[in-house]
Amino acid sequence: MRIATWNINSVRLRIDNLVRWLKSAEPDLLCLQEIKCQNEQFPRQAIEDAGYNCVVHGQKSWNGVAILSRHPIEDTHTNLPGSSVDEQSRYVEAVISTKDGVLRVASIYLPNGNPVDTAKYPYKLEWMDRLTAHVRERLLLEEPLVLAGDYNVIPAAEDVHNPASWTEDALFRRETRDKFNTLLNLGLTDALRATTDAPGQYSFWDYQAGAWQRNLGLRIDHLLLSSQAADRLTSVHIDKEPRSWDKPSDHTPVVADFAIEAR
DNA sequence: ATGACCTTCTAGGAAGGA
Repeated sequence: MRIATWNINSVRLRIDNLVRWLKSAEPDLLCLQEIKCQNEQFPRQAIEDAGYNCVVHGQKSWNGVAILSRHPIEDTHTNLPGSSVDEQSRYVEAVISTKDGVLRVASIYLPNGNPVDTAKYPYKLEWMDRLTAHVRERLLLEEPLVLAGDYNVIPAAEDVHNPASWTEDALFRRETRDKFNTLLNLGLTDALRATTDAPGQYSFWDYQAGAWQRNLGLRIDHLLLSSQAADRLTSVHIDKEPRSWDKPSDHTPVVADFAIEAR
């Protein structure tokens, strides 16, 4: 079972890149973020023609998440529980059947939070609290659970080219990393860090200032695993190739393989 | 180098991103 996450930065603009990558990488499941369209605008036909079912949770103009699956999607769930309904589409969950029971996958687009002196930062922190509360409940199910997405969190200094200049940024602030660690401490495994401690494993490079050419990147796209998923993890890699294509997203896919067979 | 991008919505820039 191959599960990937990719912030596509407009699925309509990049549908050709997306189909090209699906055909070459052959993921069983792909979690997309920043689809930047409403459900009815989603390029469903091109994706179904490539052999994928989809669950889409979009909105006008911004944000939006989706999950593509080669296998039947049994159940879906959108939004996080919380005090108020979230107007921003940032969370969708899907369940598929495997030979050993269900597999649950979420596509997550965690708020950026910048600038930190605006309401955007407390919104990010509150959203992280709601995610943690929801995941705490999901873990009681004792299922293989893969929480894949753009977390907008740089977990550690080795995940950014120049950490000193990021200490006050919403992606790397102490408070942000503390909340990310609280989530991890529920018992989740950061898939990439389960396989390597190498620095510079970036998943995002800004469009500006030749960041890609100079390899000035960030690691902010993560797959966090329940113990039942982590036990079956066989390999993880960041596929940098789509970042080199024409008209790329500023993010590139992170891919994890599991010893789990679809039914 | 006080430089440098990209997308949506909509018709010119504003807003959002990271």
